[in-house]
Amino acid sequence: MHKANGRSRGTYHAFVAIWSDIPRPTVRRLSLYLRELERIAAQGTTTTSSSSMAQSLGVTDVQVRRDLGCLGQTGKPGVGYQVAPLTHRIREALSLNRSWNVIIVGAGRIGRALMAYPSFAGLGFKIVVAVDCDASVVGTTVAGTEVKHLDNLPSLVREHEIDLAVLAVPHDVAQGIAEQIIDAGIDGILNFTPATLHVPVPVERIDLSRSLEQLAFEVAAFRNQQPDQDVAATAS
Amino acid sequence: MHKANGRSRGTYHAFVAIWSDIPRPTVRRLSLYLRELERIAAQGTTTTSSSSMAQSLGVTDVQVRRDLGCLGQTGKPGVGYQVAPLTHRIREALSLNRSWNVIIVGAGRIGRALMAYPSFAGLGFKIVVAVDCDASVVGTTVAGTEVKHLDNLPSLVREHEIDLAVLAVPHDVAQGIAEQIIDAGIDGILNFTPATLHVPVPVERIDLSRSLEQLAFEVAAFRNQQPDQDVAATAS
DNA sequence: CGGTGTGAAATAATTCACAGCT
DNA sequence: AGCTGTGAATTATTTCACACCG
Repeated sequence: MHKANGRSRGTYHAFVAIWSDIPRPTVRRLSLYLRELERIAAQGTTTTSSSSMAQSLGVTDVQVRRDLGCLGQTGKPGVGYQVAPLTHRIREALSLNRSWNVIIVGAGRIGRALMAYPSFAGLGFKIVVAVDCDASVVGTTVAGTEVKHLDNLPSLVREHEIDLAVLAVPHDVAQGIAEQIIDAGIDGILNFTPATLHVPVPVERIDLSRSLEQLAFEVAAFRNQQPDQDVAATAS
Repeated sequence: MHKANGRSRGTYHAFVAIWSDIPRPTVRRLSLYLRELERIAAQGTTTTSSSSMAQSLGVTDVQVRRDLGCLGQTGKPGVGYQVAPLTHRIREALSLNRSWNVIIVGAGRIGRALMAYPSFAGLGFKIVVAVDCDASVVGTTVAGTEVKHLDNLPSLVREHEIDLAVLAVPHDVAQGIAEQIIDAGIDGILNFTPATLHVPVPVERIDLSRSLEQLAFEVAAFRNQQPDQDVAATAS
């Protein structure tokens, strides 16, 4: 297999050395910080502190400072963090300071729900088009996005400069379709199927059954821990 | 706080003391093992090995053995693992050897997609009912599951002995509705909203935007790492 | 051999403790 | 006072290396 996609990655202004230095758990939390910052910015707040954010997000203040420390100095002792520049800095670190074009592969119930999902647009993700191979959905339009036939994948990807694919197909065809996606030139997959994909690009997984199983485990453990007492867990 | 738990490890038959002893990352992988075991069982395979599973799931064989070791000895040197008893053992450890009743809270696009999601039933999760407060969906039926009004939450939970809730409501009402859910007696929440819930029960989060952001980060890092060479990552 | 299970070492992530800025 | 940033210690997780079993 070769990389079919010769997209030139020219001309970056700066920030490049950052990438290899952010621990995975930190990256996961950066998204949370971003959301919290946007929430308080919407309320007109212009400054915040590590402890305030920590409180809202259920982590420790040291952790917030450590994580933000990975992005370079941004806070002022005695004052805290400026919301606007910090927001910008996090978006930059997560590569959200650009637009990512997304294709939905598989327009079943989940695929169609995602096509209409409101929150993506504001975050730099643009759902450009969807594909399916079921004749009964090809040609329909969901929330302004058209469903094309799977066969058009390569030309659609080229034409719309699509970066990411959301894979929402039956799990027994997931690997095969994932390979088609890669060949078409896509650089990352958000995998909604329970299949483990063997592909040479980053894959992020959303596995509903697995999350439920995880939850079941935690609930069982929780029940065992606190056999009968009232819930009064708010005090730290 | 003191270590409140003086459980003497004397008398239990087996499982019971397990709970506190399984590392979080291991629990997450147990679901994967389970799925792989069920996959190969469906093909008639009755025995497997740590390296075979590792290969399929993209982890290391040592890790598989370590993880399975948490469940007590189950493998035989030179042979491997018996699929059936191992499957049973994992289901037991994850508390999947019982049925979990689930309510869908919020019958918007995502909620309705989940009501029809096929894979839950086989795993011990039963979607019993859904609720919403939008008059236009209350009273409808999706995939055999009825949508009731949110106000009926407490009686529904009691009546159907519901354990878990899937929260798929607009994020600005998420915290409030989560509290209603808890008051109604639910013991765990699968949170599809971007909100961080402050509740005294286990919460598992599925955050679409966050997963996309994570993916974007990885793709950007990946592109930077391998500017132009061919992908040949399959060789170990 | 081809496997498992597991101490011991290595690596990763979190928390503590405190120096220093405003 | 109130808050950030960070070495050092602690804790969690993964990997190595090898004993041992069929």
